[in-house]
Amino acid sequence: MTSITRRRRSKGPDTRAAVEDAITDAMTRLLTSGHTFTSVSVEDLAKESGIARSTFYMHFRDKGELVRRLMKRVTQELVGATNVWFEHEHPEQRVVLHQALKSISQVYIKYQAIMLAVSETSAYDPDVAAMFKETMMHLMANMRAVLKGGQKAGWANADASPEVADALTWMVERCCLQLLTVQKPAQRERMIEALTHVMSRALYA
Amino acid sequence: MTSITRRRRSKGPDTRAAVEDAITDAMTRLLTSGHTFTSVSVEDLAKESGIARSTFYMHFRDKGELVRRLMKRVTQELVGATNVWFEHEHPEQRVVLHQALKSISQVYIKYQAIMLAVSETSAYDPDVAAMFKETMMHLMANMRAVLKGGQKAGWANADASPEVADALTWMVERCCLQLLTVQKPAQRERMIEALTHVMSRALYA
DNA sequence: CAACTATCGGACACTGTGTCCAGTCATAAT
DNA sequence: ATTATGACTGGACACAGTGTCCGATAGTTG
Repeated sequence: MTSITRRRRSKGPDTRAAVEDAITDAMTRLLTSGHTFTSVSVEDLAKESGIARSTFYMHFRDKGELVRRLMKRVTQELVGATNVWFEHEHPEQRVVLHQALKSISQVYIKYQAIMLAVSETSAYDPDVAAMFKETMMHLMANMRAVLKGGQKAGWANADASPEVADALTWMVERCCLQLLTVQKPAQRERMIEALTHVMSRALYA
Repeated sequence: MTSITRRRRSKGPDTRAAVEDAITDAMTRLLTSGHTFTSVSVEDLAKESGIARSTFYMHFRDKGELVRRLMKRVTQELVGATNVWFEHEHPEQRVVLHQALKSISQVYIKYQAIMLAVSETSAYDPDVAAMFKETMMHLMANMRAVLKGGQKAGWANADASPEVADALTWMVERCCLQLLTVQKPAQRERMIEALTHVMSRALYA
C-alpha cells in the first residue's frame, strides 16, 4: 500500500505530505491566534492554507479527522512524558514524580492549541471522543501498574485501590488543561507542585 | 418586574412556565434516551415538546440558554451537596467527607442528562463555559477555605497549598462525570471511596 | 363582544457541510 | 517532444440547521 501511495506521480517530491502539513500548520496557526476549533470553518482553513476548499476533503474526511491526526502526533509524545515516571527505576522518589509531571505539563504547553482542540472536539465528536478515551485508558492502565508494582515493592500505600490510580490520572489531565489558561510560570510551577503533593500523598506509604 | 411578567394575560394560569417546563422536560427526555445535546436540533426539540419551532425562540434565545437554565437548577443542589462537607462542624472526619462525596455523586446521577449536556456544551459555547467556570471557581474557593480553616485548626496538612484544593476540586468534578458511564453501584462506590482516599490523604495531617 | 397576546406555521436569508465534476497544469513515462 | 497521469481548482449542488419575521388563529380576559 505504502509504495503505491508514495509513487509520486505528478507534482513535487512529496506533495501529499506537503499539503497536509500546510493544512495542519494553518489550523495550528488559527487556533494559536485565538480562534476556537469549532469556529474555524473548512473555508477559513482552506483560505489560511492557501488551497481550495474541495482539496481539504481530498486529505481529510472532515474536521474531526484533522483533529484525530493532530492528536496522534501528540499522544506519542505525551505517553513518552508519562514514561519518565512509569518506567523509572525509582518511581518512589518524589523528585522523579515531580519531574514527570513537569514533562507532561510541558507537552500540554507545547501543543496547547491541539490539546484544547481535542478536549473541545471530544465533547461532541464520537470518534475523537473514542480516541481520547483510549489514550486515557492507556494512561490509567499504566498508573494502575505502577501502583500495583509499588505495593509489591512496599513503597506504595496498600490502601490505594486501582480506582485511586484512575482518579489521579483524571486529575492530572484536567489540571494540565487548566494550566494552559495560566500565564505566569510561577503559578504553573505551583500547580505542578500541587499535583505532586496530591499524588505522592495518595500513593506513597 | 415579576408581577408584570406574571400578569397572565391570555391562556392558562401559568402558560409561560408550563411551556418552558414542556421544553426542558422534552430535552431531558431526549438526552436520557441516548441523544447527544448537539445532535438534538431545535426542530427535534419542538416536535418532542409539542410546540412550534418558532415558539422555542420566544422562550430561549438559543439552545445555549436552555442549557444555562437547566444548569442553574442543578448548581444550587450541587452546591448544597458540597456544603455537607464545607459547612460541617467536623470536616476532619473521614466519614463526613465520604458522605459529602456520595451526596455530590448523587446529584450528578440524578441530573446526569443535564451534567453531560453542560460538559458537552461548555466545550464550545462561551456563555455556558463562563457559567461552568463560575461554578467551579465557587467550589474551589470553598475548598480552599476549608483547607485554610483546617490548617488553622490543626487537622489539615500544613504543606497543602491552595492549588491542592483546586486540583482536588477538578478531580472530583471529572470523576463524578466518569461515574455516570459506570452502571454497577459497587463500582461507583469504589470510585467514591477512591476519591475519599485521595482527598483525605492530601488534606489531613 | 372586543381587545389582547401567545402560539402557530411557513417563508426567508444565512452559514456551513460534504459531494461532484469539468477544466487546468506540472510532472513522469515514452 | 509528446502524451498520459492525477492532484488540484473553483464553482455548483443538495442538504441541514439557525435565527428572524409576520400574517393567521384561537383562547383569555375585561
